[in-house]
Amino acid sequence: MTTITEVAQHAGVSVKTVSRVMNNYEHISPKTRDKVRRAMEDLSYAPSSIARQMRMGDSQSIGMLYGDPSGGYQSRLNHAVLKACSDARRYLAVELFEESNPEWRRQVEAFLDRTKVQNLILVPPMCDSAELHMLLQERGIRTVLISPSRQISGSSSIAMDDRLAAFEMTKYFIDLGHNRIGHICGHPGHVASLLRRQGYEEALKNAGIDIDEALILGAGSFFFKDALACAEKMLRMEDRPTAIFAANDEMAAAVIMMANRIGIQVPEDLSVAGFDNTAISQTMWPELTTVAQPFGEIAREAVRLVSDNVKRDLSVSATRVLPHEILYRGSTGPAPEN
Amino acid sequence: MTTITEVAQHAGVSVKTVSRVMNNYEHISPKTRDKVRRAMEDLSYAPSSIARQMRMGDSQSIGMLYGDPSGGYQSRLNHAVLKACSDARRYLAVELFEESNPEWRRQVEAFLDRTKVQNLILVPPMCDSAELHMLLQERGIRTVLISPSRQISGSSSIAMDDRLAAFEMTKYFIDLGHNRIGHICGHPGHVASLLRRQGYEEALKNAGIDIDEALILGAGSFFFKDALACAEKMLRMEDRPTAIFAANDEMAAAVIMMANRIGIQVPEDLSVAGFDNTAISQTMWPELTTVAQPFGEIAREAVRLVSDNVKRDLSVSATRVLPHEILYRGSTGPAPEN
DNA sequence: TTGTATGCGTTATCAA
DNA sequence: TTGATAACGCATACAA
Repeated sequence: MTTITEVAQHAGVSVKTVSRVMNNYEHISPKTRDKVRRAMEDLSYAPSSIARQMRMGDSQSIGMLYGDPSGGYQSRLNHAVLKACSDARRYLAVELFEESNPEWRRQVEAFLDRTKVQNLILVPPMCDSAELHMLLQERGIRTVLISPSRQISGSSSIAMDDRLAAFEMTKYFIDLGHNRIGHICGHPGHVASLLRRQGYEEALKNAGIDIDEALILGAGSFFFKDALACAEKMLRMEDRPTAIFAANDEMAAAVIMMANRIGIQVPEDLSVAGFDNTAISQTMWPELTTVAQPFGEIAREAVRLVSDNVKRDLSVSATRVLPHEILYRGSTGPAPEN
Repeated sequence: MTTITEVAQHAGVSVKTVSRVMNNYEHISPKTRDKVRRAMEDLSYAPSSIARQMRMGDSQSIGMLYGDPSGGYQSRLNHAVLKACSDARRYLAVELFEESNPEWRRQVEAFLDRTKVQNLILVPPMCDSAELHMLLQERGIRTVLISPSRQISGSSSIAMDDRLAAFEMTKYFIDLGHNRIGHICGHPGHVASLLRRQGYEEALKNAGIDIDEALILGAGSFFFKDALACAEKMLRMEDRPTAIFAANDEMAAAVIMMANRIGIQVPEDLSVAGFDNTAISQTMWPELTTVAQPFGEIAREAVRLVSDNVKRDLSVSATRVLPHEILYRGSTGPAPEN
């Protein structure tokens, strides 16, 4: 293993100078800088993060509080962040967080003490807990939020354009000839539910289709189980929709499952689309047309922002919106002739 | 933060003595030991793992190589290990591993260099790669294997009893009055497929039911997609089975999906059971009867074995078998009258 | 603009 | 059985 001392000797300078180059110090002559850079390359030098942490006192690890991993969204996001950290050569310390647990404060504090992380990535629904933010602010922990329901002053956040994606998906249905299009809303507490519904409604309005409140049902959550009842209700309607756009993949799966049970063919009699592109969208048949969350990009950006956080002015909070993609698969097709 | 020096002063001994007590040194008088222990308690001293790593050169982190996380099994296992490490206050460094990637050697070596981990947890299918084990052995990396297809000398392993679980599940079908019971096998390269099939066949023999080779189909993988064809073939048989036991949940999901499409009622006309208790088993309707892998216990045991590894004699390799549970849910019922 | 010397908290060497 | 002191690799106060 190469050390800073060896680099210094190889470059014919002092260790301090090497340190300066590594940390992008201001006052340094270009000549010395190049010399040092070359020496680092020659010796394929990599600074020891351990020693650095030792000296600096704080951990360089990134922390993440994550929720119930049984949901496909959490699961994909966790893996994406794990991979992004790995690629960025950063450690990730994770802790399961349940706000329903009355001990959560103590748990989070223990996590912080143990890991000494200064930077946290927060995903839904944790990123919307006011109490959690208070606690973190008290302790001076910086946070990066993924798809929060509202901005938190001092925290950067990353999101996709839920409204636009829902608009596009609905428009796709309309272009296929559908005009009775149902929507199953997700958890009312999360802004994504609202935005997706807005996108859906705007697309209808835009096409001159009247909004039929009977075709908009709220499951009260993002869960498969809760969506089953909505699906049954909608599919047993006298004049049932020819297409249903669910606010996430698990709920779309519930629609397909119910349609199959009732004997409605997908996509011949009914088109179904979801949102998120989680695992379940490909473990059904036909496969689900859905909106692909840019999980990889979101995670990479989060890690990048965490790294920037150190230098960033905390009074400013940036928000990045990342592009999504619509995946056209087998669960959608032209509206039935009638 | 309390340091070792403060503890030494408080106890009236040298730092080295405190260090000795912490690391359970042999030659130390019980009196001094107690004195130091008390001092550590009084000051609620916790040794700095950073400084320790700095001194020792190696990382205390546990490493894990994981495969394609889109499968429910990998996903659950990853989370379980993450949680177990967190509970045991150990860091986990993870890396995505794909043996199909021709660069995998370099990738693993880079991971090892970067993280300096000495202990690795290996899950299927990585735990069965002879080449990977060679590489790790060369570098002196100790491993703990989860559900490997074969033992590796010097590595501990943890597994559940696949054969027994499959036996029990099949017996459950028989007790429900089924006598035409189909089986969909998983990836032939993994021993779990074989064991599950053996358990299935033994239960049949045990009940005096002849084994009908036509009712045993191999999907060639553990994937939903590949199981669809098997399911269709089996369900379109003239004398189709009244129950199907699939070697994992995703394949069971394919059976249910296909049954619904064909118009076969589950569980009235057809009982279906899976294996693993992954997320998909509860995002279908009816919910899937399945074998619950003891993910949590497996992960905890793995972390425990990794911690023991340091002291363990590497010429001995232990294997732990952990108890499973069968979850009876809505997808199974009595055999149809007829 | 650059270099020297010191310390972060721990373990190891060697001597007592 | 114990203790003084040197390392581990890096960053910084201070000096030049």
